[in-house]
Amino acid sequence: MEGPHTRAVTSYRAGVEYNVFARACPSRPLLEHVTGRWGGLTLGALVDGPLRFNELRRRVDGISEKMLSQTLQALERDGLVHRDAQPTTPPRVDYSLTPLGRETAERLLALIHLLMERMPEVEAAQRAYDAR
Amino acid sequence: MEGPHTRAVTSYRAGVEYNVFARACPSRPLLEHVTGRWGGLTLGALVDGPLRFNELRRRVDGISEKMLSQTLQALERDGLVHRDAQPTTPPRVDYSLTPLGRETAERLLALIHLLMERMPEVEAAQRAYDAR
DNA sequence: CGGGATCCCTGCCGATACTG
DNA sequence: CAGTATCGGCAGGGATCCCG
Repeated sequence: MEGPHTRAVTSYRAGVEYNVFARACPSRPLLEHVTGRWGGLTLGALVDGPLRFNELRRRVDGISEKMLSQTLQALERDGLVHRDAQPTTPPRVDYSLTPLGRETAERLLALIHLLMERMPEVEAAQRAYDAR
Repeated sequence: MEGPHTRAVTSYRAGVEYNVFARACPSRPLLEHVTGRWGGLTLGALVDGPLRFNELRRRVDGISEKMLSQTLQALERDGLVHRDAQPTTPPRVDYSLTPLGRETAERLLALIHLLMERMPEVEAAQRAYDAR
């Protein structure tokens, strides 16, 4: 665990060093919420502004009601998503990003954008690998 | 599917629009390799320089031989990791990042670094959520 | 519309054993 | 050392039903 970059993924708090590479690091669950199968896409879908439950569901193609619900709950608990429920009939619930959620989504989109741009390069690498 | 940010996660190639939010987008598997449970940590571990199989295994705490092997194969096929095998006895294999792998790892570390820094904020949000 | 509860199954992943 | 092969569990997640 040395070098300038690995130091960049550790941080001190109350005298305890947190290290993402360690199995027991408390940031692991958060990282999994953000980078998990649906977390990133859900955050990304909210970057353009608040959305309601079923709007979100249509944007994130392929997600089930249950998984969207679970994903949103986890992200809300982590303080990345704000949930605004109005007790009307029919109920109306708006989901939006918190400031931290927005910063997270932006870095995530920077990653996604890079991968999208380089897909031709990736597909070429895959063909070369498979040809062997 | 509108707005400046969603446009940022689509790209054109050969007249076809790729959209990460779509279930069938060919970049989904790539995204899952990179942001999956072990992909990101493996890429992150290689940022400081080449590592051998068991060095990598010790760095990425908790990964099994099987998962490290599978993860490296997927990342190699995607063109993010370079594998250099020397046919000596005992065998020596070095893993390193390709240029694209390095760019990817840097954006990933930017995300991880943000989350690490803000862990106190996240933990406070979790306590507030659980208190309800 | 916005979810919660339940059922069920797939496939992810860990453990173990073996090879060159 | 650097892996591959095989087995099995159990939990992630999809489908469905239901309610306010």
